[in-house]
Amino acid sequence: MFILNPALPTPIYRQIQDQVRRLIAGGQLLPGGALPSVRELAEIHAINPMTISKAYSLLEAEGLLARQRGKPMTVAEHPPPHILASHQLQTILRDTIAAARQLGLSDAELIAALHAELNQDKDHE
Amino acid sequence: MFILNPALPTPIYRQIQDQVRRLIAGGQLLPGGALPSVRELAEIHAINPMTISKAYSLLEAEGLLARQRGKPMTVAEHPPPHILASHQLQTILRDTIAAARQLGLSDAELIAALHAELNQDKDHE
DNA sequence: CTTTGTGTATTGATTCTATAATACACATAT
DNA sequence: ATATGTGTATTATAGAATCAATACACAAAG
Repeated sequence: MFILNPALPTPIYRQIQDQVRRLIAGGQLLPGGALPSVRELAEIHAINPMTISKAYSLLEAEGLLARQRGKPMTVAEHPPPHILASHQLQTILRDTIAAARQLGLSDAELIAALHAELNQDKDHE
Repeated sequence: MFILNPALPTPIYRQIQDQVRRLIAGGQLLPGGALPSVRELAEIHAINPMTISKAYSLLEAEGLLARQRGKPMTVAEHPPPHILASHQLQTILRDTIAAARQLGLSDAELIAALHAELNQDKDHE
C-alpha cells in the first residue's frame, strides 16, 4: 500500500504522511475506512512500529485520521479542506512550474515535456 | 537569486543545492561565471555562512562548481551530463505524475490542471 | 605589507530520526 | 475469562543531520 524508501533524505514517517494524504484525497482511502495495522506495515517494510505510529499520530493531529482505542486507525469522516485533491495538486504543480522556470523552460516546453513523459509511461504498460 | 525557506522540512543547504543545479541547467548561470559570495548570501537570507559553504562544497563534489582558494566559486566549465535540464525535468515530472496518480487523476485531468495553473500565473503578472 | 575580499577546516551544541524493549489500555471474538 | 487483535506511552540508545562560532589560508588591490 505504501512505497517507502529509507535511502531517501525524506524521513520515513514523512513519506507515509504524504502518501496517506494523497490516498485519502484521491479516494483510494474512504472516510471511515481502516488503515493497515502498524505491526503489519512494520513487518512488511522492515521498519519500527513506532515510526508508523508517529506518522499516524501526526495525521490524526492534522484531522485526517480518527483514532479509537483498541480498533484500527480509520480515515476521518470529514477531512479538512486543505487536503482536498485540488489543493494538493496545486501545491505540487506550483513546485513543478517553479522548477521548470528555473530550468529556463517556456510554458509550452513544460507542457510538451509533460506530454512526452506521460506517453513514455504508457509504452511501459 | 535564491528562494530559501528555513521553515520547510527540506534543509537549507539542500534548497540551495537544488536551485543552483537548476540555474546552471537552465543557463542562468554560465560556465566560468561567479556565484554570489557566501557572506553576501548569508547576510541577505540571515543564515550561517557555513550553511552556504556546505552547499557549495557538495556541488563541487558533484562536478558542478569549481573552487579556487581566495576567489569566488565559479560554475564548472564542463558540467556532468546528469544535471542537464532534460534530466532534471524528467525527475521532477515523474514525481509530479506519481503524485497525480495517487490523487486519482487521469492524464487528461493532470494536463488540464497544469494549464489552469499556468494561466493563473499569467493573471498575476 | 596591509586591507579587504574570497572560501573553509574545525569544533561544538543541538535537534531530528529511527530503533528497541516493555508495558499498558482498549475492543472483539471465543 | 481468555486469547488475540488494535494503537500508544515510556524510556533509552545510537547515529545522523543541522546549524553556529571561531580561526585560518589564500588572492587581489592599494
